[in-house]
Amino acid sequence: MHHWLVKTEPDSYSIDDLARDKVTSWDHVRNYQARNYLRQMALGDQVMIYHSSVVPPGVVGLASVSRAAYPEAAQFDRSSRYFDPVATKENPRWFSPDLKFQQRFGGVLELQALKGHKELQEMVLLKRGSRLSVQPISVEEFKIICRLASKL
DNA sequence: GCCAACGTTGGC
DNA sequence: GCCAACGTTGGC
Repeated sequence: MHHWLVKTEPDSYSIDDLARDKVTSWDHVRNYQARNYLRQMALGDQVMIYHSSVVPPGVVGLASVSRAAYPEAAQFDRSSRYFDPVATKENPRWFSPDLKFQQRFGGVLELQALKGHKELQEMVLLKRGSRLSVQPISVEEFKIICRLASKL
């Protein structure tokens, strides 16, 4: 089993939206490296949900992969801002897995708190200039973050 | 709103 | 294949 962290802007889609929907297709990702990670997600993988572009930014809860990545719908939809003229049904370019809500933390485990943690310094999230919206995290990092979150 | 960092595009 | 220009991300 692998562990991941995905970013979302809560104004667009928040952990509360996920809690309401129970399951959602993690779509609209338009970055090749992030897409490649989405395609690596396997059933049952654990996913941390991170709220970005908000004050304070931070990890807000957990989800799990309930369906491995499949061709994303918006790339074929002419009316969508995520329409991709190059993508075809035979040769789709973008993929999304289904994520299932697991839990919302008691608060926001703030980016600032993660930065202060020695064992988390290797996280992609904390790397200088990192903008990747889908990232692998180690099982150790996952456990530490869960432990910190349990104190919120 | 600013801006550093990064990714993509497209002319050559 | 280079690289300048442009667009986006995301913390602050």
